[in-house]
Amino acid sequence: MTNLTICHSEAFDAEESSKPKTLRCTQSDKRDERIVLHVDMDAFFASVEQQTFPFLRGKPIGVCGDPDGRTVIAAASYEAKRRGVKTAMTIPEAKKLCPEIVLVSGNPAKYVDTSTRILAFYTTFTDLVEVFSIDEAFLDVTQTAHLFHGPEEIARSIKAHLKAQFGLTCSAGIAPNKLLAKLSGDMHKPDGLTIVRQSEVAALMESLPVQELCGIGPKTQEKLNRLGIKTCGELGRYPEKQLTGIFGINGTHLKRMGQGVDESPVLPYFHEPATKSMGHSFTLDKDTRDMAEIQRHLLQLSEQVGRRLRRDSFAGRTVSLVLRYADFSTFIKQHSLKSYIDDGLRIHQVGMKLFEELYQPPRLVRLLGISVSNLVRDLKQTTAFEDSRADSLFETVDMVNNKYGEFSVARARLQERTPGPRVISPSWRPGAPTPVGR
DNA sequence: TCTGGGGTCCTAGGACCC
DNA sequence: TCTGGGGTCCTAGGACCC
Repeated sequence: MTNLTICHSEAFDAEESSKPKTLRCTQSDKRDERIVLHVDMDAFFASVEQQTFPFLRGKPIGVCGDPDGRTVIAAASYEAKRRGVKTAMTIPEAKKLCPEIVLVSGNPAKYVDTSTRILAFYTTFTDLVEVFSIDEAFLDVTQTAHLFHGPEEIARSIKAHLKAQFGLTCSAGIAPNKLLAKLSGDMHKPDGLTIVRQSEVAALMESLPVQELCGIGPKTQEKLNRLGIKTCGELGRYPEKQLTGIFGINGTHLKRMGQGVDESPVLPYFHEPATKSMGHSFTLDKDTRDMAEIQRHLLQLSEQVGRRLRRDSFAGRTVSLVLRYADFSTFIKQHSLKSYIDDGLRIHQVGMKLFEELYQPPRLVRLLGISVSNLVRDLKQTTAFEDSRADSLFETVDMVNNKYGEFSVARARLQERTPGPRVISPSWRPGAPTPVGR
């Protein structure tokens, strides 16, 4: 059971004595005691594939990008995880640990569709559903838990529904805030349900290693360890002044995290902060210094970015170029324009200029990326938008490509474009268009 | 067959303006 | 007759998340 107490409020009854007696949740009256539910799908991409293809069930599988290209494990089934296969692992590494692993090329549209339907189900419990990634969400059920026999019952309903409807399992955490909900959800995987009550927080944090917290990565862990801080208990007691001296304004935040305090609200997906940038990057199948090939990749990336901007009525005025060399050293160069653009060809022009300024021949290029930031929405009618007589052409081309698939109509230079599906980024969010294959 | 892809936020230094 | 000082924008780089 949870610490959720259902009781009569005397004052409430006295005030509304003519109405039927109503059960009230004492917690919803206390502003600082929220009930946040975190749901994390177990091995999401891999589980979806195992559901679609029954012969994959019970087998160690790894979902990845184009197996012919340079790719990594995007998701491993629990059978593979038990052998040590992890997300972001290279294929040779995974095969070394688990020679019989079945590699499956990812199917983004399928994951987006499943995720969207799962999200829709979450909203039957509360409006306050925050999408954290394609397979994770926070639900603030402070005001609605009493309608469903408490948060634990909500979690059980979700688990039962996902199992029955999609054949998927998930891990859920219930806690007074997002930080702790995510932490508790991660504690028992797969198919777990963990509840952390406010009264248990101090004891839980006392011996918890700092790196278990979402937001403390390897670098921050190392810095904290050097200060003699290994556990959240130690972090929570550390003098704030010293933390801010080292981490800036983040120091205050870190101390509070150590104490298990997190006041950040669950932001429903329909109130998400506006998109700040849109971009694509691509690791070449083989390192190159062939300028024609580089130019073609940059054009393809620029066209993809332009199309996404237009699809969501965005335009941007800062173009960034990402260049990774064969030795993995990575450089970014950006340039801001006076006017806003959403045209792949213009993005490409700026990107090429940046590339020429940045590139040190004869180094071999491994990855190229293009992104556009400083975005605004619905700017077509204003003077700040770069005049483009090609607009009606774009509309037509976009329409055809929406109907018949990406690059059905494309510039002649892109006839040789790189084919093959790429696995979806887990950072996908609803509202964002489905990432497209290349 | 070493090391994907898509994002956000923060910092720090320099330019520029009033 | 040494060195003002804020605010904002721009760029590069780094950390973190999934």
